[in-house]
Amino acid sequence: MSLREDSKAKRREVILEAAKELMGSSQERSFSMRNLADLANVSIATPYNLFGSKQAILLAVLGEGQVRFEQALEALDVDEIETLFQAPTLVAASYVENPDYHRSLISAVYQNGGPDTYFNASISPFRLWKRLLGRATEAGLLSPHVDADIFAATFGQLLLSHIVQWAHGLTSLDEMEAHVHFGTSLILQAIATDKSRERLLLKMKDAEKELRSHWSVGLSERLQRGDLDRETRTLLADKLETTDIKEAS
Amino acid sequence: MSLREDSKAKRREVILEAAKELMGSSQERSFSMRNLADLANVSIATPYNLFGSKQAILLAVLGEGQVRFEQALEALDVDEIETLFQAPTLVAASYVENPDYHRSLISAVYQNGGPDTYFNASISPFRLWKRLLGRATEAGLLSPHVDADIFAATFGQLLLSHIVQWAHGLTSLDEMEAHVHFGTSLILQAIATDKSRERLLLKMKDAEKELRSHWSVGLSERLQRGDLDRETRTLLADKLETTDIKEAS
DNA sequence: ACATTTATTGAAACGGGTTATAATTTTTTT
DNA sequence: AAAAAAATTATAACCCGTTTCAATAAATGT
Repeated sequence: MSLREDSKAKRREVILEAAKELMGSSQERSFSMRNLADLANVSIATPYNLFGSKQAILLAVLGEGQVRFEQALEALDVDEIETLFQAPTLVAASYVENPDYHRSLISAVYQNGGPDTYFNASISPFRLWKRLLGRATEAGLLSPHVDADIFAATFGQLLLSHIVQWAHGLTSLDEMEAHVHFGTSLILQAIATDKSRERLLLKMKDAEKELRSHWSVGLSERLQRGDLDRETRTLLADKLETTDIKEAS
Repeated sequence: MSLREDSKAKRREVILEAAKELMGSSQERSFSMRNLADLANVSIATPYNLFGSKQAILLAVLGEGQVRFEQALEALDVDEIETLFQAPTLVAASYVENPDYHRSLISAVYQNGGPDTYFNASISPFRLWKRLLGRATEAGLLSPHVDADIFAATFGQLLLSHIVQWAHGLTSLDEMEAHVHFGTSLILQAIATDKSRERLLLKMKDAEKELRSHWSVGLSERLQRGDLDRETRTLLADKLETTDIKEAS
């Protein structure tokens, strides 16, 4: 490796480190390109030379996490179906340590990201899902009568969309996990075999119970926060009415 | 209604009209707050006084479309299951007339939107899904052994996430529709009755066929656009390899 | 060593969302 | 009709991501 590329790689790393630090301490200094350049002791132009854009930097940070996530998921000592259900659990577990960091990371990626940002973030895990689903099929836990690519894409989309929803502040990590579990058990039931059908039904019931316990709580919290307009409050009240809990009769 | 509130409402409408016009002709003038103020013949400060932010304006425009969508969906003369499948079809049909307009609308809402933006956009249709799913259950087409609220939320999330994906430029409207159909048929199969099981399986197969026809096409288009980095191209090549079409042996 | 290519720097600028402020207009109150 | 309250205006400013550009530094080739 030439000296030139070497120093470039070093600079890249310095910038990524600064980016992570800047996202971690989310309060004091905002994660702006100027702050990033300051913290990394480089000119504002350098990050653009080395990465091209802010989203590219965020995507690089996100990518590191994805690699760790995939390794952790593959290292699990559980059966093929359980591995699929562990995906959101692992995500939640890794986010819970430093929620602000991950929230601002994902949020920024999906706020500043163009088409390719979204694309990059969804294509990378795709191969993982396909592999895991393939193994579950080989193990006789899933029926092969469905297109593997398309099913894997559906699964990935399910997980991703709920992660984004969490990052946007709509759900807690527990809810995110339960939502993905619920959705996963639903779609897997469509291709379940006799060996797995009952388990999946149980998984669904568990997720349902968990979600039900969060349901009215999350809504009334929002109602009380008061930063919503009148129209939204009306909608929310309606939504609450449909739940088991009736606070005022 | 006082004269003051009346003129405020009038101004609000003028601004919304200008916003729609500005989004329609997406080329010449960009949809900036300054352009919007110019076109509406108001000061730059006025939209902020009346709406608070750009996202609020976009959300208001989006809301009008949602109302029209819900009315159109309710007016359909098809059975309860088919109504659910018509949802993405109606969305696609209404977007196809003016894709740029809707794309920039949705894209902007979900790029500039904070928590409440996302929240507002997803809670409004919720009641509709719950109602439609309830009717399908009453008609004996779906089994009632699942929590209605949670299932409705899952369905809404499915549709929304694929619409956002389209708005971000990842899928065509046809693909969006097929993706939602595929996902819908999957999750409905989990609560299907004897009256609906076969239909849903057919729906799934149709969607699968449609998606399969788009699969490699969309990917190779992206490969040839060339605005992707090397890493992404490698991922894409891998993804292509798994499909039926092998261009170079 | 010298010349050439390449990367980094600093600074200014662009368009964008948003906010603040003071002046002005409009509506309501009396 | 005059006084008080409220909304709109014009304007400047702030921070943001990004680009541009000449100047400078560093690494490479010969």
